[in-house]
Amino acid sequence: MAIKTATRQRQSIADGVRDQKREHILEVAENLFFRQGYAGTTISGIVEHLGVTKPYLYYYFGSKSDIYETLCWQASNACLTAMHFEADDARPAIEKLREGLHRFASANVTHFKSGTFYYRDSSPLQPALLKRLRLLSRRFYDELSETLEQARQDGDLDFENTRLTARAIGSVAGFMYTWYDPDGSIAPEEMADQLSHILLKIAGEKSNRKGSRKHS
Amino acid sequence: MAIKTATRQRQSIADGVRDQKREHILEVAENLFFRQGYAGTTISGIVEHLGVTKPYLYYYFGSKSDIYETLCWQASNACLTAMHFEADDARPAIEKLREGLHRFASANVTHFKSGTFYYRDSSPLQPALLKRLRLLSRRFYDELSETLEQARQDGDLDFENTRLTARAIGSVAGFMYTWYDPDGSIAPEEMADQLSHILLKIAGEKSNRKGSRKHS
DNA sequence: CCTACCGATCGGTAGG
DNA sequence: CCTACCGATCGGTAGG
Repeated sequence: MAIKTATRQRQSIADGVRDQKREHILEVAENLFFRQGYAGTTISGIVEHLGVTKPYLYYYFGSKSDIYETLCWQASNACLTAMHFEADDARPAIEKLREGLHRFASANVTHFKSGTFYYRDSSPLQPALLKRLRLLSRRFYDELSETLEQARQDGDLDFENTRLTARAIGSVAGFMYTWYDPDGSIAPEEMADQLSHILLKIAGEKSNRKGSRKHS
Repeated sequence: MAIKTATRQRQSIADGVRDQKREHILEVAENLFFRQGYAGTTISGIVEHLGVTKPYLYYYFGSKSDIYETLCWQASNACLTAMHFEADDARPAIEKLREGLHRFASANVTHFKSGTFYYRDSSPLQPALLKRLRLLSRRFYDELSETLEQARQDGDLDFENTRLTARAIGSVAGFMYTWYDPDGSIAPEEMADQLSHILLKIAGEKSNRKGSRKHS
């Protein structure tokens, strides 16, 4: 039992180091993929920025597309599960919408680089992953549309076309990468707050005068 | 004089044919760039789809990036000049906003493939063109922001953060390429109408009950 | 026999 | 406007 524990600890430490190395590679690759696109980014360029060699990289990842797919899946999964709620969640739709859209906004701010890979360039993704991503995306818009319609029936929202409204909400978050500067004056949390506020507005939120702190 | 006219006519016809060939190349290249990205699209792939050889293509265009830049500039220019009005245009801001946003929506639907190149992958664009595009984009958001604020002062709009509202409007149009299918059930004109309607909603348009034909 | 690498070079393909 | 190519560079892997 003591031996087993010691062995497990050694493995955990080794795995932890391995995970750290992987994380570092992913971090550098993410920046390059975001700035130069998939095909515009070379393995040589990635390892150059890391200060390591190519075999080092290939020890941690099977291929260039493996890195891209890992980043893409992590980010897309975080963003597109934001509108998911337990079946026994009995809160009013408008409350779930507020929480869900804030989670969605936060996830898009946090993963605002890799979160763009799926729609900016999906050609490196293998068919199986693409299928999972399409399912994930469809579910997100289905859950968002359903919550929107429930809240409208409750009289808390005002909009016409549900699918278009859902797409418009997804668009504002998805397009943020073209204008948001994470190193700029607006902190991530503040950005997520402002973003979720405008997403609720697209949904036609009524009587939003509870925390209406005016900005000049 | 007669010779000059005849010569000019011959030149015009030759130029017309040349333009047709160029247009055909641009059309095929646009589809491939849109689907596969810049670096993911090969010159061999383009000429294969065209049924011609590489030297044929290089007779009409100087380089791969030349084709990409031509498409990118045409589309971005069409979309980002939509909010421009003559200095002596004395109409109310809300009227200009309606017309401008409808032009913007239409341009984005028409150029919904090449219109994405600037923000999906700008790395192939040479610095001079990138500078012109950035200027074009800045002017668009400046003009949009100014019109938004004027209309708000007139009491026709309701929104808080001007720059964020302008960015949200641009986002919904710019992200349309991820969900709009031009060969689908929604015709381009109908799409432009629906799109401009939701853009006005983001601006917080009041008393929009003039042409309120309800859709079930 | 493992890990974490290195210098050198593989087969193919890019833009031109 | 085609056939036949080039200098270089790509992603990935060999032996040690």
